[in-house]
This record gives sequence, C-alpha cells and structure tokens, in this order.
Amino acid sequence: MLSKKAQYAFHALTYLVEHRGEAPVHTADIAASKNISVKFLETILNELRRAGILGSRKGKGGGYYLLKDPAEVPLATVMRVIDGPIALLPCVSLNFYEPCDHCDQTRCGLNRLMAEVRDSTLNILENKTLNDLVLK
Amino acid sequence: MLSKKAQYAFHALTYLVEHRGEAPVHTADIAASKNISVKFLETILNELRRAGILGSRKGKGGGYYLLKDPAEVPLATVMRVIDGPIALLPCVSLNFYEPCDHCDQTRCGLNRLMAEVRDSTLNILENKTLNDLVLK
DNA sequence: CTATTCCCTACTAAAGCGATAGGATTTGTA
DNA sequence: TACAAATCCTATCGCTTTAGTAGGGAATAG
Repeated sequence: MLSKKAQYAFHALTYLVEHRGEAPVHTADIAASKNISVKFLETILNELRRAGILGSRKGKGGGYYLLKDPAEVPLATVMRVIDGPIALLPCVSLNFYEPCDHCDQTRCGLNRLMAEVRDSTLNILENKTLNDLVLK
Repeated sequence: MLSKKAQYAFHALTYLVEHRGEAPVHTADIAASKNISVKFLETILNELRRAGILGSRKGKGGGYYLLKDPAEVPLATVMRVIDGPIALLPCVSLNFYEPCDHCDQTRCGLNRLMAEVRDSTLNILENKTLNDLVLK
C-alpha cells in the first residue's frame, strides 16, 4: 500500500499541475484544498524539491512549482522518492535491489513470479505521468 | 513489499507442494529446509490452516498438508491471508475496500490509475498458483 | 524593517513487524 | 495408561516505521 505521505504527494502534485503557469503555490493553499496538515505537507513538498521534482521560492510571493513538464515525470519516480521500492521483494527491485539470504535467485519460483508482477506494474507506473493525474 | 511472513509462507507452501502425497510435513522440517525460525513458522502455518489453505494433524505422525490441489490456490489468496490488501490504495481494494475521506472517487485521477495497477497485478496473482512456485 | 514563506532539526505517540516464550492440547504407540 | 511427538494458543518484546507536531531559522519581496 502507498503511505499517506505518497498519497498526499500525489494530491499535491495534482494541484500543482492544475495551477501550472501561475505564480508559485503556497503550501497552505494545497493543504487547505486537499485537507492535509500544513506542517506534514511542508516536509513532503520539501522532499519532492530535494528530489528535483519541484522548485521553490521563499518569502512573499514564494511557494512551490513544477520544475519539469508534468508529462515528463512518471508516477514511479514519485513513488520511489517517497516510499522507496515498488517491487514486492528486495531481490526483484530494480532501484533498491538486495540479494536473498538463503535462496538462489535463478532457481526461485517466487522470484520469477514477483519479477513478472514488477514488470507489469512498472509498465503502468513508468508510462503514466503527473499529467495523467488530472482528469479532463 | 511483501512482509517476511508472506515470503516465509510462500517458501513453506513451495515445500509442501514438493512433498505433496507424502505424510504430513513437520513445521521443523520446513523451518530447517528454508532457514526460518520454527516458532515464527508455526504461527504462519497456523494462519494458513485457519484460512482453509492447509490442513493439520497433531501428535506423532502429524504435521501440515495441502487441503486443495495446488493449481487451485492462487497466489493472491495467500497474500491476502497473510498481508491483507494487494491494491495500493484502500479505495481501490476489492477485498479490503475503504472509501476516501476527502475525495470523490469518480473524479480522482489517482484512484483510476491505481485501479489500473491493481488490475494488472491481479491478472497475474489470481492466475498464478502454488504450482507455479515450483520450478520444473 | 517587516511580514511572508520556505527550510531545518528534533521530538512523539501509536502501530506494525519479526520474532520469542511458555505452556496447553491432541494423538499415535508401547 | 503413560509417554513422547507434534500442533495450538496467548502473551510479550524490542525495534522500526508512520504520521504527524513543535519551534524556530533563513531568505525574500515590498
């Protein structure tokens, strides 16, 4: 399951896509619009900034804004930044790989099946982008 | 990610499929073969029994055994018993559904996308069974 | 200079995870 | 009937993660 943090991140990004081209958006505005604790959302937007997904400006007229074209940011990227691995097992993770302790991967049925799940999941999450969060 | 419990469950079930038709298998044998703590595995096999996936017999000559044809037990069933929901959001879960607090599902882009992920995941996990855990 | 806004560090309460402990219960066999 | 073998049950425990909260510091526009 996605953490609350990841859910909030997606909702906030949705808001930012919808307000793209306007002035930087205040954390407080997003929080109010999406019913999220301001302080909690602050830390989330900050993580997204450190990950290179958002830019920010301080002071009056400041706020957060998208750094890239929303169509260039896959959902998988956001999920990895906030929640870490997408795969169901460390031994089939592409970005957070860790070997199994007591099991030869080349002869593990579970490994093979979970790799299949990973591929079908990533096929969606790597191709759907922030743009797809917004319904037309 | 799958919990350790779910991983152990799958490994134990693999062992049981491989020893199908023989006498009931001792917890200790599986634990030794798969490097799992005996006591921890006990609770896992018990959960699988209460879920109707395994049968058991106590006393001498006792142990656990599969109740059904392994080809009739989808991986999704095991995962739900041990880890709960498979979907990435409560509001798109088929078996553990919970509505969103502040978001109209029919107009939520995230909801729609996560439902898509769920479908592609379940397409695998409902069709692959315990039999597929065993490599030939 | 001051109000506004992001930025940073630390803390916390509650829950979940990965076990472990200790015994109760059932069953086959001598 | 006694005993050993195995499952079954309940409780506990240390650790980590989750979902926030608190309090102020730093930059910036006007």
